[in-house]
Amino acid sequence: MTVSIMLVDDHPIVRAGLKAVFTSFEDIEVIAEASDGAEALDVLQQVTQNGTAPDAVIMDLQMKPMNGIEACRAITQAGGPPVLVLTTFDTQSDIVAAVEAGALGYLLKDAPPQQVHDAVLATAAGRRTLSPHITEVLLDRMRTPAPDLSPREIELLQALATGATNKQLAKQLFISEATVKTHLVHIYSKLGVDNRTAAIGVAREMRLI
Amino acid sequence: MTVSIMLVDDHPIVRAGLKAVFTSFEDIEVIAEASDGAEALDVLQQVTQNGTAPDAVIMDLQMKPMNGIEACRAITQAGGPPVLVLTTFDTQSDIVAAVEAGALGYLLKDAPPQQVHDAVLATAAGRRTLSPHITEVLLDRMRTPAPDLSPREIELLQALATGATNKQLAKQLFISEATVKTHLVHIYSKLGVDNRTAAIGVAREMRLI
DNA sequence: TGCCCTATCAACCAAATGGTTGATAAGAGG
DNA sequence: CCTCTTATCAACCATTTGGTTGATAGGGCA
Repeated sequence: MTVSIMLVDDHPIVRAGLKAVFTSFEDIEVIAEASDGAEALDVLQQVTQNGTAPDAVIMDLQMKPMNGIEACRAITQAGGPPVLVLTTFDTQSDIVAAVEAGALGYLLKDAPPQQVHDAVLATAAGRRTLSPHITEVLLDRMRTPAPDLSPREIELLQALATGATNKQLAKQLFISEATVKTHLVHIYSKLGVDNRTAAIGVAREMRLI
Repeated sequence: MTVSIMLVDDHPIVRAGLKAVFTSFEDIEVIAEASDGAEALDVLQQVTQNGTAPDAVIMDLQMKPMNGIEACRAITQAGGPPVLVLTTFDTQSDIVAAVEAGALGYLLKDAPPQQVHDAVLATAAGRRTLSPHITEVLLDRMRTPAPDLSPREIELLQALATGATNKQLAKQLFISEATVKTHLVHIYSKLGVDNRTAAIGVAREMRLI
């Protein structure tokens, strides 16, 4: 019995690569494709109405106009097939966002074909698959407590990233310089850094801004 | 007559995809593969000694331990086959670095198969190929009064973006704090800003880092 | 040869930033 | 009711950063 899947990736080359890999294994069949999240939802609805819904969806993250996270959330909430995220990005925020959006598995694109094959079968069967590296990142996150910045702190961080001085931040946010400094101290301690530049770097990496 | 090429990419899936694409066109044949720059140089030397040197090399950039830029430079300087860079990254610094390293063409991985095919033939024939988007980025760079930072200044900027203090920058770059400050002042004036945070913002926007 | 650019370092001063303590007030939650 | 979080502000001090001036040295170019 073969497993039928749908590919969602904005790179034709990657889609061709996955198809080539699956063809060589012979127990996985690609029955649908899409090049972004919105198209994925359309196509999925069509094939589902035809009675040929895929057993799993392989989803990239970085796509325009609708990215993989949003598409994954939509599919999962609609009770669609299980989603295996296959991407190049391994930042904490990407991984966590994908898991929270309901992704069943998360694999990196540098994975060897055999591993991709196994992960697809696992996903179709409803089993979770996280590559070792991904698992490590998730454990790291649990070890270190969540960033959990307040809305006001995020606002300040956004303005901070534009290169504003404390005085300018005070004006922009209609507060005193003293308050700006207080917020900054809180942000630093929450992000585990000790200056504004590092804060921006960490915030960017965590996709907080 | 078929064109013979070598693939250098750390993702097995992408290599499979490229092979699948070229198989369908039938006038391009993949005769060698490597998964990073160092391996690429090894393999290239082997096949060249066998008298079966490829007509072109397709090279990814982000690879460990030796990246595509260094490999490209080595191949070009040794009078090897022409290199077509095929990558996901479109920052000014990547593009300029690749061109300076002697790459004949620069294509993004989201290019349609036909475009990849044409670019490979062009590269093998010694013609330059830049995808429209890449050309635009290069023109942008020429249009805007060239930030024109020195290599050392770029290096410093990269380290700066991680949130390092002047003292840490000095250690990382093996120079004194005084020198760090001198570089920073130059960077600020070239980018038209007056503090490190703004410098990073502008540099990011200009895709210098 | 002389000039400019890059890269390096030093000393000095003013301004910005970071760190601390302490305070007020509103709202959420046990 | 009490506590915690968030948001606001003040004063103080140490450290960092920014700005300036000046100096040395090598490479490239006219």
